[in-house]
Amino acid sequence: MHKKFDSTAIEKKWQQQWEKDGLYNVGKRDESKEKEYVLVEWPYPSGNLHIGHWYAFAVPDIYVRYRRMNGKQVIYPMGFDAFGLPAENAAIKRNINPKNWTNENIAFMKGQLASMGNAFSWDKTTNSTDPEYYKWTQRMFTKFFENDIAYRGKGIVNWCPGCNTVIANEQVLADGTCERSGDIIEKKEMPQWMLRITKYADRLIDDLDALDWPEHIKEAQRQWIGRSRGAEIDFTLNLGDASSTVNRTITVFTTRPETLYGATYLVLAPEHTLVTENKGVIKNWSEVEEYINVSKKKDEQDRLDATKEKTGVKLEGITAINPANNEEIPVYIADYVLAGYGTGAIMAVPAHDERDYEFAKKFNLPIKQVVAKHYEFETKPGVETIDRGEAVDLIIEHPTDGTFLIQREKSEQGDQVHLVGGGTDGDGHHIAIKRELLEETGFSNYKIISGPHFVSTVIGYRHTRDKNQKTKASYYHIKLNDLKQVSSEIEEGKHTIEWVQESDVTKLINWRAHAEAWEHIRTEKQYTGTGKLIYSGEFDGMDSEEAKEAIVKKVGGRMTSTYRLRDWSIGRQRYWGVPIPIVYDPEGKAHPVPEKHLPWTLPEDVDFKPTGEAPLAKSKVLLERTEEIFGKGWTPEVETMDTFVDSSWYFLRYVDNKNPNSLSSLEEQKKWMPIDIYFGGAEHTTMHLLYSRFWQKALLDLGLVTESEPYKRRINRGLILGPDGNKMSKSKGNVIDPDAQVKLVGSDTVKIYLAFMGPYEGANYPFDLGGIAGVRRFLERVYGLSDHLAPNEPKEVTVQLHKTIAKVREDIEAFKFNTAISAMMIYVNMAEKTGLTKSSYQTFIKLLAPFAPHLTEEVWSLDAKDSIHESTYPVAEAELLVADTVTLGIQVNGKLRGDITIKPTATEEEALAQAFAEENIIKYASKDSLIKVIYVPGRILNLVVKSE
RNA sequence: GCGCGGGUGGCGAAAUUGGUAGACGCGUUAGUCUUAGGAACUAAUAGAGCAAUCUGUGGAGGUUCAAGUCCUCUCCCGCGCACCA
Repeated sequence: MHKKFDSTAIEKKWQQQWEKDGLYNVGKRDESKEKEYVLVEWPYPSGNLHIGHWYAFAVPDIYVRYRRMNGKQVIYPMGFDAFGLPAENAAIKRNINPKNWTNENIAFMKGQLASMGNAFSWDKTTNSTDPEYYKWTQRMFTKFFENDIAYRGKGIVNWCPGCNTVIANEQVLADGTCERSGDIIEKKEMPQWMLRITKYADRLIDDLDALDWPEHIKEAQRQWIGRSRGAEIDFTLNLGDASSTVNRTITVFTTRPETLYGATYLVLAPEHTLVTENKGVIKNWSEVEEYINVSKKKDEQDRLDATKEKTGVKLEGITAINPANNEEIPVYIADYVLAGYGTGAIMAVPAHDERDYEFAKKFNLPIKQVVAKHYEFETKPGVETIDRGEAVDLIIEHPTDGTFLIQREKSEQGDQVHLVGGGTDGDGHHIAIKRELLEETGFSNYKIISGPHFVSTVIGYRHTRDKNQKTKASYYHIKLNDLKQVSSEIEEGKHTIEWVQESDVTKLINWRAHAEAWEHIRTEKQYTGTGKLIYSGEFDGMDSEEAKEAIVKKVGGRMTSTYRLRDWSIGRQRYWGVPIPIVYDPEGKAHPVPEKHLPWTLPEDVDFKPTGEAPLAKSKVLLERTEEIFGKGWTPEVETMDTFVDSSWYFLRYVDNKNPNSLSSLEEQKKWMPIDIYFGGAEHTTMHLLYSRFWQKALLDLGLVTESEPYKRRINRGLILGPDGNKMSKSKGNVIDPDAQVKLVGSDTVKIYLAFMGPYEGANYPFDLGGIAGVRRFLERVYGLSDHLAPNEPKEVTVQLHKTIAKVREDIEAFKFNTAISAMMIYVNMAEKTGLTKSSYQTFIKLLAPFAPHLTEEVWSLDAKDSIHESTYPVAEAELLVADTVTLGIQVNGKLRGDITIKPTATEEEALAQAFAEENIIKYASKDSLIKVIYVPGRILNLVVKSE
């Protein structure tokens, strides 16, 4: 019997040995090898490594070791993202300095990380709280300040009452709560340190295309940045007689400038500066002021609720001129227009926008349709023109009894609808059209419906104006048998329409577009699609896409883009972070702290209990230092930086972590960057991953980096859930402690188990205690295989080994560690039964080495002096992969009826002959009844026979 | 509402990309052995049926000799965005 597999002793022994040998230190770049930069997100040193850290670090380590054994020089660094609130809060609780707490945790976590046995490049480590690190964080900030990437902005910020600090937009969750504390975010107006990430919005979107990232992550970033292409259009304001000479303009942003003729009012965000600026002109100021105050008080969640009813107030005394048609239109303020997006003002086109429509309904504002859905009509010559001298929008005609015309007419009271002509059906009812269709087209409110059994005709129309501005209308009739059916065909653009009447066509709008024109008035819908312009002066008949630029040009607007993304607010009113290296002169002007005074260290004479005021404001040390260096009356900035700043460049420092002269030299970056694979969690998609891409681009513009994108490839892992399938949490009592598991079954087992649960990308998996025992059993059998060594082994076992090698290689490269492990289990099950040679055993051990580094090193060491991890990964022998025989499935009429063992190269005749030797096949098929034979060598033989 | 992913045994999941559905592991059942353990080993394990066989990859259609895989419609679940003009 072999000796017991004592994982604890083996793992400890090799971890110490590896550390002693510095086995995984990368040292200098070895140009004889290809480099590979594998990055995992550096952890926050919370003081306890959880199973998620294992999943994040130990599973990628399989890949790292695999690549090392394939001759790559792999850098796999690890460091600590150690600034931030948890340390500060813990320190407050214990009444100690966060620095001590953090350093103790780092020391403890280094021990825990060592127990993983990962091939970390510890010689390249960093720590964001190290002054030698944050000196460079500060240097980059001052560079950004000098280049107008960092600025002191004013505006509305997200205030987290739980964290007592401002947070960035990305750090507010969809439900309006703080991603860290869960508190509801409040809006506050205060000056803020910002980074101009919006300036990079286009590059952040456009450069995504070239990245080898999962499409859903790229899409999430695109959506987060939220680029909208549209136009800015200026409206002239009419501020009344008193100030008629000081007319001002207001700029709106719209993605649909082609609907300008349909803009029947303007809406400004309540916060819009123009409102207060024109206080004197606004006749109902008290009402307006009241509305502004109420909307200020509404919290974010309330305001985001799209389902609630629209509110707003008209600005009495102010009107605007629609630059397209010079119509005078009213101006409103309403909180459905956001101050922070676009220009904070919109032109409202109720006929073509849902929100504007709702608002218009509520405030009784005119709704003007200017875009109609368009269908191509085929015309026939020689059809007579009916001229009624008026515009007729829709005709509904009974096939036998006559025609109904429905006409829209402008009048003092607004648009009116008339029934112009008509006929009756056999029962004397007015119009014959299917009830469903009438409902569909919005005419159901007319009392013109007879029975539901009729079939009718639908007509297109056109109208033109003659020299005397009299409208000429022409009607087009379509004979249809089944309206319902045809109407859907029209929608798909398939239907050819037979004209029975025709005239000189200058504009053609189909019935359905006009049905919709009325529908939006009569029902609760409006048309938000594209089509042809109508009631738009010289642009009538123009395609809406084409009309965008044409109309913008006419009114002197500008095509532009606007973004959902906001500038990154990085100032934090907390203690444990990088001090913002800014000082203010006696006039209050901001100056960067010169490089020679960096690191601008974090003072320790501070009561850092959060009060909402920055703790550094109370530091005498900081103030004295400032005055000493810069002079009396100078004051320091007292805010610290968002910790996402620290993690925006850590990967650059890794590759040149001891450089005292540069954040990371271009030489070292050229050697190691970009990151070939970045493994991480989904939660960083629109935070860290976006920030660091921006940071990289900002540095690129300053000549400080070599790459425009830091991460070539991104792999997002899932979550490890508790055994009950829920997210692990102390309150649910379903937390798995990795240290305890390691003690019980060993680090190799925990690692393989995590890799075995499913593909690494994407999914979440529950931790199954039974499952991990199964993996331990597997490793024990591997260890015990030494009892099955034999001088010779059956060829099939050798073949299996090489198949396994090929499979494992393929799977590791696809991050499907689960099937790689499964393949190795199959091999072990087989070899255990048949026995194997020592050489095969050693090959297998190498194959397993990235997965079970300790166990394999132990087995290897019995015969070798060098580490197994410095050996070469097995390569499958191609000739062994070609099978002598295969099992071929035999189907009869597509149903499996048996299988035969045959050469993969067998001919169809050979396969058939052997198939018909099978009893079960003869039962279902005979040579006489064969109609067709499908033979895919090595795959399938399908016999198609006459059915009885 | 818009945009991405997904639905396969009791569970985690496989399936050579159109070719024998459920590999591997867990769990379960029966048995063997023992120093009675968080054992190990042997066998079975999609469902129904004594069986031959039939049915089965969310549902309904379709294409094909052949569909988990392709097409059309539909239901459900997860994630991101959402009064963004």
